[in-house]
Amino acid sequence: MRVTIAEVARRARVSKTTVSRVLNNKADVDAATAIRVREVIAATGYIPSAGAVGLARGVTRTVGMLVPGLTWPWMGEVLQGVADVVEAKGYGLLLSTANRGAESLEEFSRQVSAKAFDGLLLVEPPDAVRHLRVLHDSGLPVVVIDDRGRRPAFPSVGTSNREGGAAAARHLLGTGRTRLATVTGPRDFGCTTDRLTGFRDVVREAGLTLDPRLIIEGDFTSESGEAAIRQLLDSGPEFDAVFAHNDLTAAGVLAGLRKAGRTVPDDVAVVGFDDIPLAAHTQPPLTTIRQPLREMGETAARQLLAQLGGAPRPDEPLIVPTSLVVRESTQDTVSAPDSGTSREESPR
Amino acid sequence: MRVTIAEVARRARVSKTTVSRVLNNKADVDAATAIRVREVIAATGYIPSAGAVGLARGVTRTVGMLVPGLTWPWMGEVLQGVADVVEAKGYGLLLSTANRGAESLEEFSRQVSAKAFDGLLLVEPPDAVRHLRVLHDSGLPVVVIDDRGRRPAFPSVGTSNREGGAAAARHLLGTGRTRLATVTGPRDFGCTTDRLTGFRDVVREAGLTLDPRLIIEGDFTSESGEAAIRQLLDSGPEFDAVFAHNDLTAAGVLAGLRKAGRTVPDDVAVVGFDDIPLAAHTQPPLTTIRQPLREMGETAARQLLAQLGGAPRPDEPLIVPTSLVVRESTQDTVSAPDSGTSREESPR
DNA sequence: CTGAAAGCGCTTACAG
DNA sequence: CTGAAAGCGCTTACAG
Repeated sequence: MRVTIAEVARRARVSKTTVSRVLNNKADVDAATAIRVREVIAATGYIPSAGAVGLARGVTRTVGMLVPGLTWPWMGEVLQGVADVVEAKGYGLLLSTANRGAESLEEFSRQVSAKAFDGLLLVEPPDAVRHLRVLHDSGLPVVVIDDRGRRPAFPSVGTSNREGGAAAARHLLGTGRTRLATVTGPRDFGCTTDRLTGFRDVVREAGLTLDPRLIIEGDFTSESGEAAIRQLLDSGPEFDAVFAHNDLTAAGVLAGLRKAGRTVPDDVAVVGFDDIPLAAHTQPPLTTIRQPLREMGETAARQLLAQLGGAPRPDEPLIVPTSLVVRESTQDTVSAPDSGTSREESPR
Repeated sequence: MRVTIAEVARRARVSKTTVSRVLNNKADVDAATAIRVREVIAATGYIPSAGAVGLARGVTRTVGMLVPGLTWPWMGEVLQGVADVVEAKGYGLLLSTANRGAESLEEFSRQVSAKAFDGLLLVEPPDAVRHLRVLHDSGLPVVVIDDRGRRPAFPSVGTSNREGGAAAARHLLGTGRTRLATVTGPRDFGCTTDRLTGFRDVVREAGLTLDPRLIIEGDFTSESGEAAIRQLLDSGPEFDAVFAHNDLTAAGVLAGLRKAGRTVPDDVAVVGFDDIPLAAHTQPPLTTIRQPLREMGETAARQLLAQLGGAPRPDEPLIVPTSLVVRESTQDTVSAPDSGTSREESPR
């Protein structure tokens, strides 16, 4: 049925060894022989069996990718970035989900042990820490795409969370706001700390202080954003701007302000983080700190493939910078450029 | 380094054959022997090499999935549905993208020929028709997840586009609207035809007619929605409701109406299609026809695995029904239930 | 420049 | 109940 290397060898009247040689572009093959073999390959449409090649060579030319879930609004961009470079290099992408908790991690560990792939991309390791040891011990090359900004034991790629927070503050101060509120992500996330630190530093440099009563902990859901606004409006001090640590939260902030009769950006300016598709469609459209998700995916994949090629592991996280995307939630339409959206790169 | 079946056999003082037998739970193994082998397996942490098993058995326990792109707002749900059932059955998921056009399709065809997976899930085959022949000829089991509603040559799963359109019309008529406008998807998409047909049928049954001047062709982008509204407002007849063929278009419709000073839902009611995450965050939140993306992914994966298990191919497309999700874009908040969102299954 | 043979790590008749 | 041997489809020393 399926044409094998043996069949090609037979038809070309050479040995399998020779076919293998032309397949892999080794030198030391007579030109005429090579041509003959290639003709047979073309005529039969022969493609080497990935499994057999893998077994013989000890590699699979496949990279695994473990993600906490596929329905997160920013996952698509990361995946696309990864897929682009992985495919360009002729590698396969084996995707796994960790959304059934321990069970899926165990299942996944089996795949690792079964040597189903050569290297691994990890997105935001949930509580996989224990399982990660197995990976490390097995010598599997790993790169983590770390939304949380922690510094893990593996090579990682992240974004400039701190600088992103700083850019949000600079922008808000630049539009004349002075009483800045923040709805953070979960406290124990590294990215929350970083975004808050960058934000606070800029505010301080401007000679202002961040009122602690205006810093509310959220959980990255829009509900937490809306709840934060209710709380602030009920019992907090006045504020004229809100920095939400992600766009979903910012959407909740917008909803909360609207229900309370505050207008955006006139009464309150709002800045989000991420720049998910939603951000352009909120009312008003959301100014946000763009997280370069696709580039992060690309960078991680490139780094992993480099390691597979023998490159050394970097000992510092790879940082892909954020950028500020200005929309109407922080400034009036009339003062904005014709497109209604402008984008400026973060310094450095 | 890596522990192999030979090593396990040696330690358990049996042949590789016997180890293989207990691995695969064959009968005819002495109980005591089996226990001994299992102990060695547990002690060594032995996991059979996926590649070797695949080569010997001729199957990979991996399914391929080819998608047009990963950044579409609804792709995550489909992927998650697929991943859930595929992983539960112990299969791997090899993901490929077709967003580099012919090049990626060729690369993909190689994977097919290389027998890198046992079966294939296809999302919305772009213009892969020609390449599909290769798949068919190779006897590879294929299931297509067909957003376009065409009836392809392969087993497929789709949604009830026609009934979805009908539900939109029923809902709009039920809220007292009579001059219904539509912004469709591209004309040559099967789903566009189906959604329009279902919509029109209900309108006719109600004794009304669909004014052809109120049917604008869009292209599933929010820009096309906004442009359609401009056109309608400029030169079209009056209307009090808009059915957009997807949520992105509906978001554009909302923006267009807002800019023109029309209020939603008071002046105009708006219904979308899909129920992507965005839909709950537009202003006002969008009533929409929910497409059961996750269930579609699950259904497709289940069907494919069934075929791998020898089940016959269904000759009719598998249909997962839409449902109506009512939010504020078609009715006043005050008349809505406390949640602000209600959902009703489509009849049948 | 070329080929026979061993090996990658399993499974599966076949024989006992 | 168990094992030796062949086979899956390649690659890679090794020898010529």
